[in-house]
Amino acid sequence: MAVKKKTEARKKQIIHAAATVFAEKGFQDATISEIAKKARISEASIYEYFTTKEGLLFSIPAASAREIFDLMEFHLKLIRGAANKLRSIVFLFMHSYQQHTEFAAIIMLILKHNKRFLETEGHLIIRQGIRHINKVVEEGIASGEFRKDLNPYLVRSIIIGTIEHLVTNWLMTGRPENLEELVDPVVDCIVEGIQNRQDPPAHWSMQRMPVNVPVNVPDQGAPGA
Amino acid sequence: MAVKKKTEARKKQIIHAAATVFAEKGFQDATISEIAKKARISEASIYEYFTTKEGLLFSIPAASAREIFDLMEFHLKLIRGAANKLRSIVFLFMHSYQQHTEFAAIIMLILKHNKRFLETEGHLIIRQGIRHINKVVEEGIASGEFRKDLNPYLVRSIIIGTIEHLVTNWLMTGRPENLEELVDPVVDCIVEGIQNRQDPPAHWSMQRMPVNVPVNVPDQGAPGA
Amino acid sequence: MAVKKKTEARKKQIIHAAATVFAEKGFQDATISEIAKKARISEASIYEYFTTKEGLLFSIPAASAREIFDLMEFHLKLIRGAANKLRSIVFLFMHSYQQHTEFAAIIMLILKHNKRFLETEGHLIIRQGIRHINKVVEEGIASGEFRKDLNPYLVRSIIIGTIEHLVTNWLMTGRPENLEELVDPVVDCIVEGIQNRQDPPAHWSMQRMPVNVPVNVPDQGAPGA
Amino acid sequence: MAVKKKTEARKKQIIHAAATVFAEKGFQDATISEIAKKARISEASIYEYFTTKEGLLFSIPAASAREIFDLMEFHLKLIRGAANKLRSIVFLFMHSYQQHTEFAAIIMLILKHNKRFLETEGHLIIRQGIRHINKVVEEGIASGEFRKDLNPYLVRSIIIGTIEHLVTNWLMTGRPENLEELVDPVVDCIVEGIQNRQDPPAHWSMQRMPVNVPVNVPDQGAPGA
DNA sequence: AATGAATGAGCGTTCATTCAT
DNA sequence: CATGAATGAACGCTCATTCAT
Repeated sequence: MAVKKKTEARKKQIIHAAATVFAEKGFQDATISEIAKKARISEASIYEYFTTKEGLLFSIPAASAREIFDLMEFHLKLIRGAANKLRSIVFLFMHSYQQHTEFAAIIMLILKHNKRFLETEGHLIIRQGIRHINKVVEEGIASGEFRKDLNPYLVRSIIIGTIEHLVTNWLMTGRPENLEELVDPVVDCIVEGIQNRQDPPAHWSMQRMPVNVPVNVPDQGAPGA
Repeated sequence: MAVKKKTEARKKQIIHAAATVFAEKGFQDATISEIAKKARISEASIYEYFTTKEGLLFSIPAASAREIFDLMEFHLKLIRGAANKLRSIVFLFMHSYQQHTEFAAIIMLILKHNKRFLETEGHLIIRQGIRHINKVVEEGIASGEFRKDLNPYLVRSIIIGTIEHLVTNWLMTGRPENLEELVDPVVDCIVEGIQNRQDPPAHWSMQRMPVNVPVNVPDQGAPGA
Repeated sequence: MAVKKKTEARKKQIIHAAATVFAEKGFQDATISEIAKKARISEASIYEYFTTKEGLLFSIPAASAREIFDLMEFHLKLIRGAANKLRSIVFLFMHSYQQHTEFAAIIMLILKHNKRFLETEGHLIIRQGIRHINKVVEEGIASGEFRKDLNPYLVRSIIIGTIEHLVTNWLMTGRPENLEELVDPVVDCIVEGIQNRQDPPAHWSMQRMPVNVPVNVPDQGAPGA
Repeated sequence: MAVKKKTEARKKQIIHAAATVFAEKGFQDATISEIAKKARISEASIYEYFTTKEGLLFSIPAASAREIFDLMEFHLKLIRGAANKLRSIVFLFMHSYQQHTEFAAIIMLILKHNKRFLETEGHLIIRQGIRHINKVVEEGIASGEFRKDLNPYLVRSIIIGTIEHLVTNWLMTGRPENLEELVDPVVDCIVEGIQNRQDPPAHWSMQRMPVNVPVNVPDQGAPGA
């Protein structure tokens, strides 16, 4: 037990250092040497605990993700109403990413685009966490709170896509300073839509997009030339 | 002139080869050697036209982006109604990304996370293109088609975030096969919202999220234990 | 005593594992880690019994070599005639190498080319064993069975060289399957020579090689051009 | 042409340096760094001409081997009589190995035990060169100069084995100083055999070795205990 | 304009060996 | 006696980039 604890402590120590370095430099520009230095350990020792540099990277999100989603699960039990639950979920995402900046940077700027990460335990945890959104949407549809004709997968995509976009922008530009202030307007917008229900002008009736019909382009080269 | 044309042709030839290789391998795993081979040119010659590997990467999206946004601008003139314009924009994004897979992969999987790209001409073009969405939203608000209290920046974030998420997923997993079939449900959802207006149960009235109030966590370890 | 026995047992256990691994992988590609695993012991424990990886390697052949040469000595006492003894020696070498493949591989493919091995106890034992050949040759010369003008050292070199060559080939290519079937033809050849005594054509009288006379080469590049 | 010449010159320069270092240190202890330094070239440049360290090693013997065997072929045309030709072959081997010490060391101490070398052009050349011995033996058998019942493969093994043994010993111990002085006694011995034809004592008639009959060992553990 | 040739700079990974416990 | 844990010390190999021609 004591031995296992020590090993776990060492792993955490390395993961912490690695998270800092990866978040700051990205995967390629981070070096094992720098991670080792930051963890006050030898480079060789890192390889006692992780098989490769990429393996180390993949080990980083698991702990944070589990923590965040456990928290999410806990809160969802206390809340009534699908819309309220959605708001809570969006809040917790934004809140957590803001709190765990390194975690956010590693997920948004490094791991999200790595196909090998898809087959990782860390990704599994995240997938399971995201499934909460589907459940809540389905719950809202069942209860009549949400429209019957919704596709939960698409709603989830809108929510996750929006969150990821805002968090990525925040990581890249530093704006807005406080992510949490986006929660309410974003959730309002998604829940209520952007359409003005008071006064829908009839002649602007919605048109559907034709699928598989080629887009007519006036003259490809002209406008930019 | 003739000289300049030849230079431009050479550049296009290199950019085309680079786009293919970068899209397939990513930035780090792509090599100048492979790009040179694909462009049937020497490695050294690439440096006659581009200063660095990253400079070459940054040069790739400009042309495609300009083409896409020119097309978008052209179409928007023909359409009446902000919602219809939004639908058209989403359609054109999805359609274009699907048509220009390499462009999509380079934007979504490589450039989106590169801070230095932010100060690039390619990024400027993209930014300008995305501004169409803002304009349309503002137009919709002004005309009364959209709610008065909308934040155009957030609406844009929802739309762009959703598109990027769906396109990225498509690039990473190959699903869904046809991105265009997502356009209508996504736009419907964003325009009309997910809330069921027929029968809103009163006791589930929407709650707002408190900002800057720490989330109370009962016991960090408890839920998962 | 009991302690010493246990120590000896441990040593044998390690040597056995090491022999297997060294024979299979060669010296460089064998790792202490793999030897330790095969010996069901920790890596550190190996260093309780052997000072270095090379020291462990050098400890391997002693036991087998002693066994083989004891057997050889025993058999030689029972045989009369130098030629018969030589045949017996060659047989025992081939037989033993075939039986102890690992020993053969370690001697032929690893140790034979290691200068430091020359000053080792294992090499001493082998040298002593090989001396049997010298003795038998000298005995044959003294008894008149062999030609008076033989250089025992050279005869020994021919015999050992031939054996080593055949065994090495066998280890490298797997052919011939059975080394022992080479014994008779090889010994016959060495004892009786390759010359046909029935009908030696006079005009092909043997010429001796000039020593220290440069070889005249017509034109280095010519023959192959 | 001029370009190809330069490339070939560079290759030779690297091969020369590599030969020196490999011969002195062995394969594993030789470093690309040291070879590069000795060739007055950068480490990276070595990889412009050779794909791997082992590839470089394998490239070393080809040139020397071709040179030696071309010379051998040339000389063999001038000599009459199989025995004389054999003597010439043995002489040329010993002479060449003595002249090209590095070549000898690389062949005898490094390459001879590398299975991957078997599939190399260098090994092909050596195999072809060694085939001369077979031809000469077959020629001798056909002409009646050698015994009809000889197995050319075994005779070749005796000759090559003896040469390799003597050269290896010479490389390892430095003795004898002059390899060429071994040529005559060795060839005499192999051609004429070691048996004394004047006075063969009848009661020491040659015995054949039983094949596949287990060797009776008095008591395995006793002698060495 | 085009490129063959050359290289500087760097990094992940391995493993024999040590030593405190 | 046994070993878990830690690491020092290397090294092969890659590749973007430069420059003389």
